[in-house]
Amino acid sequence: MPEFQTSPGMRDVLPPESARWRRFVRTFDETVSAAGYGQLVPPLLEDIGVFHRVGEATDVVSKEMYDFVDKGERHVALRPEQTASVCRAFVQHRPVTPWKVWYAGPNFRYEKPQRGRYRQFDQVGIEVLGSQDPLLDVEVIALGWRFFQQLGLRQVSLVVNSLGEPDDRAAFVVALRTYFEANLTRLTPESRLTLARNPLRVLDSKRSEDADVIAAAPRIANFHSESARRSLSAVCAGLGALEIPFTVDDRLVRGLDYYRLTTFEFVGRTLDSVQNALGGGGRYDGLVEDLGGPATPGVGFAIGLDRTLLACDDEGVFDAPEERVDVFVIDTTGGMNALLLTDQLRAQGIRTDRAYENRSMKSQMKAADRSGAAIAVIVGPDEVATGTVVVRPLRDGAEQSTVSRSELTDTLRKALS
RNA sequence: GUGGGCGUAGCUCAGUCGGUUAGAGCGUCAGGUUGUGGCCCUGAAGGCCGGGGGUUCGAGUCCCCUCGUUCACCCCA
Repeated sequence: MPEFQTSPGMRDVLPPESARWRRFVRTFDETVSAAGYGQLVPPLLEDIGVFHRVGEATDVVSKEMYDFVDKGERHVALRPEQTASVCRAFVQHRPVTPWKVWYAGPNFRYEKPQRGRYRQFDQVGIEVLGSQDPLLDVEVIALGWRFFQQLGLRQVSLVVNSLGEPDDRAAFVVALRTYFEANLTRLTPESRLTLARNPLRVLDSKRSEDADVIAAAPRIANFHSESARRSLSAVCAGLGALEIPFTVDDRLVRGLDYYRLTTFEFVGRTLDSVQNALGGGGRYDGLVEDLGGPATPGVGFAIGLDRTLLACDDEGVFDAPEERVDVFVIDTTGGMNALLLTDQLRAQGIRTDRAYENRSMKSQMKAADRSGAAIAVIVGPDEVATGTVVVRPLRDGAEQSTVSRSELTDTLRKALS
């Protein structure tokens, strides 16, 4: 074991997997940019108060934050998610609404790592601030759905719910607490602890022993005010019009406290683990106000990169792209010719690599083969003497040829097309 | 934070009942061919057996601690 390794829950992403990550973000960029979303790049670090507004009762904030006091005595934290940063940025810069942004990057939560869960994990997401149109909720959900389609995923389910207006939600929580407390003995010890912190979250228990109690629990739908009902049915109608399949599950409870009205989750059906949520989001109409801004509605989602890629693995889609050069330069005269030729070809937009340390031709040919290049360009003493190079195809049976240096670029262009 | 599994070469793994110098395949490098890759053959480099302590004449092997990793719980993407 080396003396230094990555910290627990942190890891290096090496090629070719890193190329897949880049393609993932690029695909997301293309999907949402085409819908009028601009990229926001918030800092990794924020005043810890920004995240406290996310919900003191959540584990994410209460025990999983990477926080510390910096040299200027500021209490800061690595972001555990990015929605709060987006809202903070909105309050700070006051852009015109609706403000449609997307983001991609790492978040940090101090948890025990396991499959599909790391302490540093990447998400992509979008947020829209300044509109409470339920058809915007539909647009947001649809963009997530279209993104999964772009990746090639088919085994994804969309689950939708509404947590109601704040008053609805509060009344529901009270009813829920009353109900569960009356049935305490039928709850697992774990769920009893959850109940004390946040009764809503008990609905999210995946323990089979809790299933019966939960099935008979009060339903949020019965607490929906007229406006909440109208909003949910507009969302359902919109999704139906777009022919996006979904189910309404009134036990869907999201992990963060700021949600109200529409919530939704994308679930990977191939992931048999409990951790099968690929992404999710919802409406958070009070968050901007909580952060000191004007009352501003908001809606958005975040998608976890790791789990989504695991789902892609399961379905055999969205493989890591092969990264290869077009041309590999072999120089047996010391390396200066390779230096000049690679620089010249790269300037012409031809992807070019070479070998170093003046190794044997055999060794350099092996490196050329490994590089995946379609063509080797060979320079030895004879070529230097005549001002030529050898162009040797590596992938098909074509004959090699000798060309003058001035014709090299054209010859390669023709051969590569 | 809690519990279980696993830590031997760059990677995947053997290693018998505790026994002397720790192995294989793949990969890397070199040679077989002093100007030509893949296939084949030959050779080489590469190990604090995760770390520390203990038991023993003797520990990769047994015991304890620790670190890492993995799976599950909790929670979440």
